Amino acid sequence: MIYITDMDDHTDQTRRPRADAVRNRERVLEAAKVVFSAGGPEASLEAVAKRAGVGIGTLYRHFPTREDLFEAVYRREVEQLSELAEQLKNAKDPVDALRRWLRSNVEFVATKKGMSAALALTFQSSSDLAAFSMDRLTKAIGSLLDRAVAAGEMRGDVSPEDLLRALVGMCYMHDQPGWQSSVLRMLDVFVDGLRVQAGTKAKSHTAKSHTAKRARPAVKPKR
Amino acid sequence: MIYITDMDDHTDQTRRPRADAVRNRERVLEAAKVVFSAGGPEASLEAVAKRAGVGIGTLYRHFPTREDLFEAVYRREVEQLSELAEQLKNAKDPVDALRRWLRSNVEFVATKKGMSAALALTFQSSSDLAAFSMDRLTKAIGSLLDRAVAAGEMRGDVSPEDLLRALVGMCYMHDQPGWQSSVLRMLDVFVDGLRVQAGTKAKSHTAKSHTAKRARPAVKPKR
DNA sequence: TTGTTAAGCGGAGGGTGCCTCCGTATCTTC
DNA sequence: GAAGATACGGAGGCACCCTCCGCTTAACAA
Repeated sequence: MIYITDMDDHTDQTRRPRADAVRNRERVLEAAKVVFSAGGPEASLEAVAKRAGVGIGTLYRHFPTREDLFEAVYRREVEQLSELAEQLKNAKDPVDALRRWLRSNVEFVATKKGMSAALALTFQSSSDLAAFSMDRLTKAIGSLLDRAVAAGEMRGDVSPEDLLRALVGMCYMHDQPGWQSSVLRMLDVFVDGLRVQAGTKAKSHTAKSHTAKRARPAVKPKR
Repeated sequence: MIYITDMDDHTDQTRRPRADAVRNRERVLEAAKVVFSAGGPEASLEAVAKRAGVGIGTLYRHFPTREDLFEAVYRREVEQLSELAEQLKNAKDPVDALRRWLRSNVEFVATKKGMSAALALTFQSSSDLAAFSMDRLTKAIGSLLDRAVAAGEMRGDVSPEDLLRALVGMCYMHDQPGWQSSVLRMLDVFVDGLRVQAGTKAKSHTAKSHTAKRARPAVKPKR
């Protein structure tokens, strides 16, 4: 699925990377995703190597530490999230776009639930990874947030970083079945809190309680 | 500090627990708190035993699994949080009381930062512990939330569980210095979202309390 | 006090997983 | 096809996990 784009850059002095090395690296990543998803972060690395069909030495050459392996797996996930935002950038209603990104995120996390503990650990020990994913996701969420703020729909005193962390935190704290709906509800509350609090604009998006409450005609969005 | 209250119940057939056993258990718990705080959940149990001045066998008799030990340590913390709510129950302004509990919580977490990964892991594998702490903390936060709702200050469609998870999630996602102020800001947003959205009552609590007019440029965590 | 006995103590030791090291195999290049 | 670079695999040393059991000590009775 994922290929190094500049695979032919071996012209400048460096050899082309060996085919078996590329293949093995890929195999290990794939195996790691499965094993960690099932067994959590404590899962044996030897099990990963076995499932990948490579020797333990090979695994360690590609990913010298357990954290390196987590990181590599995680980086892929982040890319996907980032692309998601790109698509939503063109939606009409900016508040709704933001809300939808947040919601899609929850879904995304749901499919990776087994890895949550692993990620929590990794995040804590690798500030590099934190920086990378913060950067990617912050930009994603930031572009959505900006539009809503520019449209006068949301307050401007909350940073994308903050919003992101709140989101991720909410997702990863749950284990019970049904956690998703709980998070979705919290997100709605949160988005409500983010809206500009002038009486005219303050309408809630939350399901039943405030459905048809659109109060007065909106004021002109001030820049 | 903590003594079994019914220590004299040995009248009914059972012996009184041995003094050295009680003492050792206490020592292990104390040592575990320190070791885990410093070294995370991966820390060696042998290190804990050593620090406690007991044999490894003794540690395992009291806490058969690593998770049991985490649990025991964690249960104490929860008790403290629970008591905190008790004290706040009598404050005048209910919204403010809730807000203050949330904030105190952040502070509390701050002092236990090293254990966060351990707790995340434990929480995920021990549904017993999850149930216990959920129960305790839910009641704590619930009593505060109820008052605010009853006073007509807050919407009633958010459960204490939800609120709790959002709080904890926010806290445990951070590692950077300065995370506290970020969480505090998010909490304010959140509480704003919780308020009833009628025009008269809905005014932001954050606007003035934070010097940031536009927080984003300021919050630039640079490696 | 002293004796009896249940309860608790500690650490040796077998097992598992982590990670390194290096002889061997395979790929790239010419 | 040959040479040289690169990667492979798994044996082995180490650290930690956890159990097991002979020894110690505290609680209770007389």
